[in-house]
Amino acid sequence: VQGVGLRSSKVALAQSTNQVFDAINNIGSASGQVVDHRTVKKALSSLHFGTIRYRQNHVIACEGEAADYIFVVARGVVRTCKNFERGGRSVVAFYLPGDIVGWSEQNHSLSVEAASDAVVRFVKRSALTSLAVRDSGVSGLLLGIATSQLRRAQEHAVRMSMRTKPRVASFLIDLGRRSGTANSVKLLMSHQDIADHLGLRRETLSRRITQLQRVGIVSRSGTRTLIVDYERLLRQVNP
Amino acid sequence: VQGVGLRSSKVALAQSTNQVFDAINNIGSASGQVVDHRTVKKALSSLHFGTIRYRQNHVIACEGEAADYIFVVARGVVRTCKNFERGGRSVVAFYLPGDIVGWSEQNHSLSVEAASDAVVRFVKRSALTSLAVRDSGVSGLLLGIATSQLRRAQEHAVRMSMRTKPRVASFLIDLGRRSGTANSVKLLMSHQDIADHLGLRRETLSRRITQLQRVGIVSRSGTRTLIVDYERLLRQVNP
DNA sequence: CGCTCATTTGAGGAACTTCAAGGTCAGTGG
DNA sequence: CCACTGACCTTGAAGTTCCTCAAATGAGCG
Repeated sequence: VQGVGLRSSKVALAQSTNQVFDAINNIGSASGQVVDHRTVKKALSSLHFGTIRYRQNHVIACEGEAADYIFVVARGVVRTCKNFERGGRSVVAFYLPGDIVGWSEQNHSLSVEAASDAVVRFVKRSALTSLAVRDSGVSGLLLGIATSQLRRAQEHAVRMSMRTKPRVASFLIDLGRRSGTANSVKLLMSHQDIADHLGLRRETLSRRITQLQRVGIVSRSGTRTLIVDYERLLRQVNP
Repeated sequence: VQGVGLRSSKVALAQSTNQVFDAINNIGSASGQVVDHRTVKKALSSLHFGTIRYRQNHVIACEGEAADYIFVVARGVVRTCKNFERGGRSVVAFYLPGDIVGWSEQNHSLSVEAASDAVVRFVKRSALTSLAVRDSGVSGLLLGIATSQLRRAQEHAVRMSMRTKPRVASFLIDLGRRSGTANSVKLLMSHQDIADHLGLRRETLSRRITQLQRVGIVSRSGTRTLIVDYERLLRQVNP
């Protein structure tokens, strides 16, 4: 199994600190919290970072195990999953580069897995929490992350109450926005992962995309990349 | 319209402070944050509280308006909703006495409404955020709330990917747990609200409850109260 | 090429919704 | 006390959506 034997280096430290800070910057201000950039940056640089590369479908953290670390996605896509006894699976969320995974659970209620080949940096939770007690900037930053992810989870809950057509459309729009490419959406994860995320069968997902293609709202550009008519796609969500 | 003309009193202040503190206590510690009770209690007591009574279905805060206040449910049930153009509606979450509503959005992305007759206390957001910057205990407390609600939202997302039978069962279990009554669940909100929360029609909800009744997993005790066989109900969730 | 894995397509059945009535309960006024 | 009303819940029958199962096609790789 990959991911055993955590390394940490000066280089990784510096890069990670910047990345975490940058990633969190928007989020932090979105929460309405005032965040002192310098303070937070300085505080974070005192944390120990490590970096691990994972291959697709490898497990980063198991459901049920103590969550001693939180993760920052550096490259690729990470998913959190709930696995059922009878073989089913629900993908709760996807995390793109810059996103923070695993804050919300002090012992993981979900497994954390690589949805594609991925590079993940990690921070010791205890270091972060003790830092947060002393520094309200760090604390506000964590609050910003949690708030942002809460909003995302609520939006997803709304999405899940839609019919499959608007459900898929809404997902594509969201993925495009998060990737920063509204007009061409690259599916960074397998259909199976997306289907499990949207609570439908991969056949149904495929059919809905094909359907969008037939009416000209999306067209294919190579494997796993869709050129989308953003306006018309948006209209599929609120028909 | 009710809810205009905010009152605040010494009595309400004292009660609210205790209630908020008590409500938050578990949550705060669940986040892994160390929370200094005395500090937080003292900090909260410096906030201005007000209390309003709402009748069922009245709007507490509109979708889109600035969220200058956050709310603490004192009595009854509060719901957050997303309303669609074409008349549809999605109930994102229910909040019971002790729960905090409206932290996550600095301008409400959801409308906040009374799902039953309800009493709501409110806190000025700006007071809370400025307090949080100075006091990491308050900050950790808010983080605890956000974390707890994030977990709840994620659980609900998982629930929404289930079939209707386990979906309803899971909801009943959750409601029972939150009410502190595992073996008798009182439906504190209308079937319509529950159906909109679970993304199904009220007819389907009714049929699923009837179905549970026929096999003896639940039985009715007066209007809106169900006596449940907790173990068997749990088995419906992971069949 | 030959292999494997991911995606697509079709046909049939189950699950859920829709439409249309009927039933229950609390409050209200005769 | 009883009938009346309005809000809410329940039930049945028909229609649609989505799933299941089975098989074909396409993409990546040694």
